[in-house]
This record gives sequence, structure tokens and C-alpha cells, in this order.
Amino acid sequence: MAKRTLDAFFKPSTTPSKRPKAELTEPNTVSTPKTNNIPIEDTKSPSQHPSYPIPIAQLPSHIEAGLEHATPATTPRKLNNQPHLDLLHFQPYIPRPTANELFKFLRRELPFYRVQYTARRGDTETQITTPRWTTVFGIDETSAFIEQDENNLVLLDTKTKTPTPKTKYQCTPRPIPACLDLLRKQVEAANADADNKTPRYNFCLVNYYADGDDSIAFHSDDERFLGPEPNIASLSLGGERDFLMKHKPLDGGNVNRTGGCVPAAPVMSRPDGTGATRASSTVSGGTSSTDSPRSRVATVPQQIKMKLGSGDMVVMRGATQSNWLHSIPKRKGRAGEATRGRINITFRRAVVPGGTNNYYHYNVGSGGMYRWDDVAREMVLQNGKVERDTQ
DNA sequence: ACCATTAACAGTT
DNA sequence: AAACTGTTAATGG
Repeated sequence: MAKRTLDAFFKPSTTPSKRPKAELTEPNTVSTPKTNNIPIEDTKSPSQHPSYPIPIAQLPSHIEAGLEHATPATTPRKLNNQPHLDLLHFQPYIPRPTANELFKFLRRELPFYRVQYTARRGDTETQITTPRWTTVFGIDETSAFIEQDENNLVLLDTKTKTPTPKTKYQCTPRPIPACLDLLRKQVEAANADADNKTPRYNFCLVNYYADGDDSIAFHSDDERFLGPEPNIASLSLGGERDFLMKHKPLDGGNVNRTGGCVPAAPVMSRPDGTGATRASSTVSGGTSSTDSPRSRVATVPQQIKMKLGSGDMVVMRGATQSNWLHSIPKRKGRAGEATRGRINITFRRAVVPGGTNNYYHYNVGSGGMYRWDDVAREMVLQNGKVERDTQ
């Protein structure tokens, strides 16, 4: 393993393609194969790092094989037939059986959090418990985890190539573990454009929707810390859930913006300055009879509903985030579908430290860490050990 | 086809 | 943002 130089790392070719991305991407975690009598695939040591509350297992060889040989499982369907809409839907990206195995693996191996935070609404403060389980890994592009000695990742400032000062972040950034980093590389490759340019994600957000009560409200991932026209790949694993999209209101008025994977930090306006993103209404459809005809005009919100099944991947790009809202609504346990548990993994690229702070704040927070308990069949707070937690 | 019940949806807090 | 409330739509007996 010729180890690349720092310089090589920070100047990852501007040459698109060609060189396997593996060369360009952040090294991640240990990879010390033990050569015993056991198949090396099953002896790969877990990803470890001081920022992790627990070691994170590597993918079982059968899942890894499935990912490498059968991905993408289908050619994506393009959805760009509406204003500002530009997305790809792989149905699926990972073959269902493999996706289901991956779902169980990640649910069992990753640390999750039920983040609580306060939101200021005008003059009132409300306590909010995020209605889903979350976790996150990654670092914005102003820093990078570099393999210093063997199996030792240190955080360096991208420009100065010197150790990142503790004061740079209000959180403890964590490198993307090997099991997710493999996915990251493959998803990047699957997104090569006509010029063979691929996105370069540096963040991996994971959501676990345990049942139909877990959800995410309408929002856009359009914070400035993602740069303009962000490319965000969203992978679904496990139970099927509805994914809703609707165009942001067109009319003037309005203020708020929604942000990122949840509450955007401070309010900011869209890159184009119009700054409006709301989850409110608009409507009309005109089905109702009680509605007086005069009261509706314009703003016909086009709404899209799609089922996201295990292994499906949606990639939102271009003007999508600045013009569309999306959500995973609550669902009653009907055909048992919404009760099956679903994991969503999103890959994205943050360009400034504010993004890192925001993501760790809202996806890890400062509360306890939970892990899936296969016997109890639910997330269980990990007591005892722990934990110096972020920040 | 009708009614009763529940889920989805729009609007407010 | 997310919970809550009132209204409409879907469902199923």
C-alpha cells in the first residue's frame, strides 16, 4: 500500500475519472486483514476512531460482494419533467435481498440518537424531539481525516495541512466508517455525468424510521453550507415508505426557510436571494365544493408521491433543492408496510465548517447513544459506558 | 349504495 | 420544525 502523500491527497486530480476514486477519497479506518485460517473477509477489523462511541463493524463479505457485483441494479429513471425538478430514481439501486441484509446490518451496527433541541418561534421556545433516529459521519471540505500512521486517522486543515484546532468545531467530527464509505464510493461512481465527473461526498447522514410514527416534515436541503445546486443521493433500505415532493410556493411573501436535515441554523436566503421555503400550503386542487371559486389562483403546487422501497436510491440535483420541498410523512400501520422500519442514508458535500456543526448538532446532539437490540426489537439506550460526547 | 370509521391532507400553533 | 386541529378522502362492511 504505497501510502499517498498528503499532497497527493489534497490535490486529488482534477482529472475526472480514470484513477479509481479509491485513490482520491479519504482513507477510512483500519483495514488490517488478519491472515489466519479464517476468510479474511470475515476478519476485517472494525472501523475505530476516538470520535466513535463504539467500534463499527465492517460489511460482511456477502453484502460487500452484492454491492460490488450487482450495483447499480437498474438504470435510473429520470424525473425532470417539471420546473426545476432534476432527479434520478434507481428502482432499485441495490438488489432487494442485498438491500435488506444491509438494512439489518446497519441498524444493528450503527450508533443512533434521538436528538432533542429547542426551536425558537418568534418569542416562544419549544422543545422538540426529532421524530426519527439519526446518526452522522463526515467532515466539510475545509478539513479532512488523513491516515497518519497505520490505522490512525487525524483531522487536518485542508489548506494548511496542519492539525485542525479543537476550537474550529463545536462538535466532534467523525470519519465515515468503512461500511458506509464503500457505499459512498459506489454511489459517487454511479452518479458520473456526461463528462464522467462524479460528485464527491464528504457527509453521510443516516435516518432510521422505526415505524409510521417516525417522519420528516417538508423541507429542502438547500443550506448555503452545501453550496449552490447540491447533489444529494438518498438510499432507502428496509420498509417501504411514501416520499412526497412539492414545489415551493411561487408567489412572493414569505420568509422562513427550512434547512438541511432539519432546522437550518440561522435563517438565510436562497442563493438567488428570494429566500423562501415553506412547508405551508397553497393548494387548490379544486376538489372541494365548500370552496368558493374566487379564492384560489395561481400557485398550483405540483405534488409528487413515490414509493421508496428497499434498495431504491433517489438523487436530487441541480435546481431541485432550491425549488422543491420533500418529506416522509407519518403513516398509519396499514398493510404493515409502514411498521417495518426503514433506513435512509444520504450522501452530500458540505463546503464550510458551519455545515459540520449543524449536522452533528441535529443528528448526534448531546444526549445518549442508542443501539438496536435484536431481542427487544427496538433501540436501547446504551448505559454504563460512554462517553465523552461531542463538543 | 350508504354509513361508519380511519387515514390523508391542509392550515394553525 | 413538529404537534395539533379541523376537513376531506378513502375504505370496508
